[in-house]
Amino acid sequence: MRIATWNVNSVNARLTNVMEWLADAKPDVLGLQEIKCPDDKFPRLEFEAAGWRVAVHGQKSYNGVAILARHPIDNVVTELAGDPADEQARWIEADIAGIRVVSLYLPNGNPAPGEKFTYKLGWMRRMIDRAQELLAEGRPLVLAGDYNICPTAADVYDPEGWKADALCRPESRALYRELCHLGLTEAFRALHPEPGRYSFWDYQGGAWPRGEGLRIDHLLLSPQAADRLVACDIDKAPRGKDKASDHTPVWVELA
Amino acid sequence: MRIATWNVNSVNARLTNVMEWLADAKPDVLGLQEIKCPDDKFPRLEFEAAGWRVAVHGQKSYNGVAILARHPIDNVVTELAGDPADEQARWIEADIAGIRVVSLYLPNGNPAPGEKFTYKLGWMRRMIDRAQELLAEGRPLVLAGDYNICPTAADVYDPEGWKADALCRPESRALYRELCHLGLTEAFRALHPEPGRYSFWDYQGGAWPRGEGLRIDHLLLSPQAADRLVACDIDKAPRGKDKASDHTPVWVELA
DNA sequence: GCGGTAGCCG
DNA sequence: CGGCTACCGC
Repeated sequence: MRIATWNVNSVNARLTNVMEWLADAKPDVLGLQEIKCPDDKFPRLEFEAAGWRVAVHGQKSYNGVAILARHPIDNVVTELAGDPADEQARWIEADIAGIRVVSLYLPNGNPAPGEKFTYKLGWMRRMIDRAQELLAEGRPLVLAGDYNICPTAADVYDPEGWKADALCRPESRALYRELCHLGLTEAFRALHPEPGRYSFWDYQGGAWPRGEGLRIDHLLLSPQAADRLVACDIDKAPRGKDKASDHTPVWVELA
Repeated sequence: MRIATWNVNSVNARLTNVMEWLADAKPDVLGLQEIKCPDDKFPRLEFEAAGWRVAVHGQKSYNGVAILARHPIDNVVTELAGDPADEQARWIEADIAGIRVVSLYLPNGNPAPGEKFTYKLGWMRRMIDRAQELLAEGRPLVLAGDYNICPTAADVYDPEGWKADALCRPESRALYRELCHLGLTEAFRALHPEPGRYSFWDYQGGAWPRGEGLRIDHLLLSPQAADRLVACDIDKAPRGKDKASDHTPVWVELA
């Protein structure tokens, strides 16, 4: 069972790249983030024609998450509880082949401090609450997405330069650790101790050719999922293609 | 000596298509219209690297004309006399291999009647004056460009539907005939009596797949050029390519 | 830099 | 519909 996550930075602009990657990498599930379209503009028919089940929580222009799966998708939840005023489409959960899968797009939070950083921290607090509920169910759970957090200095090409950024600030990292300490295992780091492995390279300033990346896309596993973890990796190939997203897919293999 | 004209609808958006057509069709001269960029944004180096001499009269966002040539380009004139207040870049003339070549972008004139239609008719009056001067020189002259005029009903897919349009109105056609009657030969019609041959198909409403076109791109020849006319045609191929301009090239072969 | 948006234009 | 101008977000 292979579950992947990819911030595609517009699913419509990236449709060819996503289709190619699905055909090559053959995941069972792909969580998408930043689809940047409302539900009715999501290329559902194209994915369904290629054999994918689709669950979408879209929004015009910004944000938007979705799940593609080879297996049926059940019990879809498209809101992160805790703030009825929150209009941003950043969360979708569903049951797929006995696993609770979440595709999430955690707020960026810049500039920090500020209103957006406050929103980020509040959103993380709500996520912690929801993760606790889901963990209490005792089932396999995979929280996959763009966390907009570099967990440690090993996940940033220039830790000094980035230490004031909302992706690296101690408040962000502390809440991320609090989340993990609920009993979640971050799959990539559990299997790969080496620093300098990234999942995002900014479009600006030639970050990709310079190798200046960040590791902000993660898969967090409940104990019942972590017990089945056999592999996890970052597939850098899509970032080097034409018309690439600024993020590249990360995937886990569960036995 | 092959001289062509092409409204490219942004030379930068069309660079690949233009380069391909130059390599395939091998004209000696190409007049471009609607380059939609100021001189310093014109892809001069790319054309020069491919062996082309370049003369440009650009403008930000709208209009803009240019001439590419295999031979040296001399005595460039970039204004159409008669209205010092006219800021629109629609005219460029130059000597190339003994021929006076003009690349022109005649105003569209819609909606008619109105300010824009008045500007169109005034511009045509100025063009007639300049053509008379150039004809008086007694040299080969080629006035190539987007005339935004369908000379007759044979040049419109739906003459009834278009009769009130600035491209077909009697005032536009009368001034066009006045221009021709100075002693200019419209090359395509001189060699091709058949109706239904077009050089433009609107992006909107699927005009290209429906075959709903207009013939508005013309090459007018002085007697000294017309005497050398051996062929003229419309090359529809570029209109069918990916990222096509809404116009397609028209060319003449002079002995 | 590269996505999205809107309005202007032909 | 597909260029352009702009701005917004990351």
